[in-house]
Amino acid sequence: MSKQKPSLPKGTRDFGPEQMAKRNFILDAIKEVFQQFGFQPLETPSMENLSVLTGKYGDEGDQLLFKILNSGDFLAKTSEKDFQDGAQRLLPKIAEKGLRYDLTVPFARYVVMNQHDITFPFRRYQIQPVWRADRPQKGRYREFYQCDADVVGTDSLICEAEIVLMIEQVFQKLNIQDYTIKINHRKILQGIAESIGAQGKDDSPRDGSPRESDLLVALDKLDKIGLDQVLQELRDRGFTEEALKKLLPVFQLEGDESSRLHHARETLASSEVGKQGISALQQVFSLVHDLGSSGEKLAFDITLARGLSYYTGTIFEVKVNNASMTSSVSGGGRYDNLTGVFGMPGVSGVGISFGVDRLYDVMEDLDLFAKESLTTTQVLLVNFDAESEKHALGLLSQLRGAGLSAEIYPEAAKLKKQFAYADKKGIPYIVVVGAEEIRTQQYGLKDLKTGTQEALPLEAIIQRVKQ
RNA sequence: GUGAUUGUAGCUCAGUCGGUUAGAGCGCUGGUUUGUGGCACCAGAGGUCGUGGGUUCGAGUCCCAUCAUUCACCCCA
Repeated sequence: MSKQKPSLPKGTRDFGPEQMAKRNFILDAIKEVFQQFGFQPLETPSMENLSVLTGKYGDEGDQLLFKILNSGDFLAKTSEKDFQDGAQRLLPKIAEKGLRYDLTVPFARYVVMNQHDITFPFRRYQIQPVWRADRPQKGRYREFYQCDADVVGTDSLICEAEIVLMIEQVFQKLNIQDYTIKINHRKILQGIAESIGAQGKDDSPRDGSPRESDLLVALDKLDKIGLDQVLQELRDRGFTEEALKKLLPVFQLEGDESSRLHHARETLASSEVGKQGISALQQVFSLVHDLGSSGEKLAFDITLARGLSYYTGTIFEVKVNNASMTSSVSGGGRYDNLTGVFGMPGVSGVGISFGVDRLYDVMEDLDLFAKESLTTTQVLLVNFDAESEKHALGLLSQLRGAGLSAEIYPEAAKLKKQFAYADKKGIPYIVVVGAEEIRTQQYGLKDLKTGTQEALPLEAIIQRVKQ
């Protein structure tokens, strides 16, 4: 007899029937839109070889990977020396697999492994859980679902524009109205970095001069900590006052989207990459309009950076404005060379990822779920005694045969209990099958909502429940 | 990894200055009704006060440790 209390690993959750109904509502909306835009489903294993996962998400990301201990004697290949060398060195000898961290890298692996069978441009969507070993907090879980749609094998900006359309349509289906699709371009950020002298490449050794990533990390916090603190952080990271002065106009863009893009172009006039980025965004805006969207949710945000290092072109992030949750519910962007690390260069891709769990939290917060989304049994057959049960079983299969979802109370419990069961489970109709009903073939159909009950033959009951 | 926060019934929580038998609401079980749910009324079950140590005549309450939780930072969906 163990008296231990059961518990769940940190950052994981159960989803009961009620939550599943709501989650499926979100999932179905996303899936429908993905399919409508011609994306095809893909699933990959929960675990990948660590060689596939490590090094793709930066140092921080590697730390957040869940590693899977080798089966059997996982110490078999280790020596005393390995332990002394520390965790870093020991790890590859005791773990060769890990849980997937996102869906994009496994997708890249899939593309490379199946490159000869895939017809490009390839559109796939993928809805599966991913795992991250960071500390859970509001809107952050260790196991959560991502819903990704990516197009690989083309660098057409139509794909970017379609992503905007898909976001709009998903949010429309979910009835989320007050949201913003922030958009920016990595080349714009690169242009800014160049013009203020943050030339250091992220993979080059630190030499004291500020890197592009230093700029991005600080810039990304603007709406969170404000301009002054961003500038301070940049100073701390080694930017000169002169550089900050050059940066200032970037924060002072005004007007509508097209005039802000225009101003940004002037500010970045000295940078060729910067201008390329601006042009790309201008085209995306134009294509969004061509696709029939007003683009009113789309906002050019020059401070949007996004962490994942593999983005190289357009980047997106979606936030719901009137929700208590401030973190993004969706994000994505273009990556030029994701498959390059797996030996397949020159494949450009662009993708979007919806965070179902955060969408769920936001919708719960804004009370956007329909009241009666719970799917349940339509008819409960009451169980009186052996004779009633035998007869009711026949009725049960006829009800099911007629396309209704029906169940019989599995034991001859007190009627009070059986009715309370139906009530709690939200079953709208009860059919009472007692001796009298069996004799007359007229069964008592009770509508639990109105409380009325009438004697009807089976055919009539089926009609009534079906309405 | 850093800084806070909270652990009391199945759930949400109260518990005063340390005081003798630890409470409420909801839920659960039974009854008012042996062929009828919700509503109402009545009754009942349910606690090692996270765990371990300490202070004290006396600890749910104070101190230390530990585990867990939640939130924030970092980073991210």
